[in-house]
Amino acid sequence: MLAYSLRVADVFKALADPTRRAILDELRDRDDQTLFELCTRLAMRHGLGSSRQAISQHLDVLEGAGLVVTRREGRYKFHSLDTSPLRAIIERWPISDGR
Amino acid sequence: MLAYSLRVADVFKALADPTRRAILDELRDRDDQTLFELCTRLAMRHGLGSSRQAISQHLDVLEGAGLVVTRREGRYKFHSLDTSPLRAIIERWPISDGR
DNA sequence: ACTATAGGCAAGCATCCGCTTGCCTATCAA
DNA sequence: TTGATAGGCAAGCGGATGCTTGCCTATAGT
Repeated sequence: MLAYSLRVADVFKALADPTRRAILDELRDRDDQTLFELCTRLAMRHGLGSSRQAISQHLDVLEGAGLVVTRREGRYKFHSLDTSPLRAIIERWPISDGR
Repeated sequence: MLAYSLRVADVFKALADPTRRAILDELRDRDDQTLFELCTRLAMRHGLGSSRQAISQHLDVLEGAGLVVTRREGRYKFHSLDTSPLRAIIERWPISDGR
């Protein structure tokens, strides 16, 4: 319960940065990407010029929030999107219908 | 379109702060609260010891993000919750069902 | 008119955060 | 074994941010 609450704060903090949101967009369009894949595709399709280290740190934050899950394979580390932590948001403040 | 994108960034930034999330919780439980009402109720029910000015600044951020709407009446300013900006979140990253 | 209440404005400060920089480890190919 | 590739660790810097402090405006009550 407490750990869950801490996790919730991490989710909101993770979503607060535009580069991290672009990473989530990129992973939504293509799953199982490595760090370098993400770097190049973010530069190509999202106009981001962030360095490898910057993206790596962002991925750490996203993974800590549970929004990104990873899978090791040799020297590669594949990253995928997990949107389930977002459920807490809409359950916390139910979205008023209409308008 | 551009203004909309800027608004989205404001929503995420607004949600990043725990005090602002507590304000949203409070407004979800009781609508049409004044600044002083919020201050006292946040202290009572959420254990927050923030000053009036701090809460006022948080309300400005929330209003700028469209998450809080206000209504003037004499020297009172009533604050209410508007969850509709949250819709953009779940539309952007559809929540995977199950587990 | 005077006082109290509800709220606003703006400067200063301490902390946090994203990014860079430099170096290191691990896996694979030649 | 040597070199190249994929990724990790950690210190430092500059800008953003939450909060305080002090003062100001406006509305309501007596």
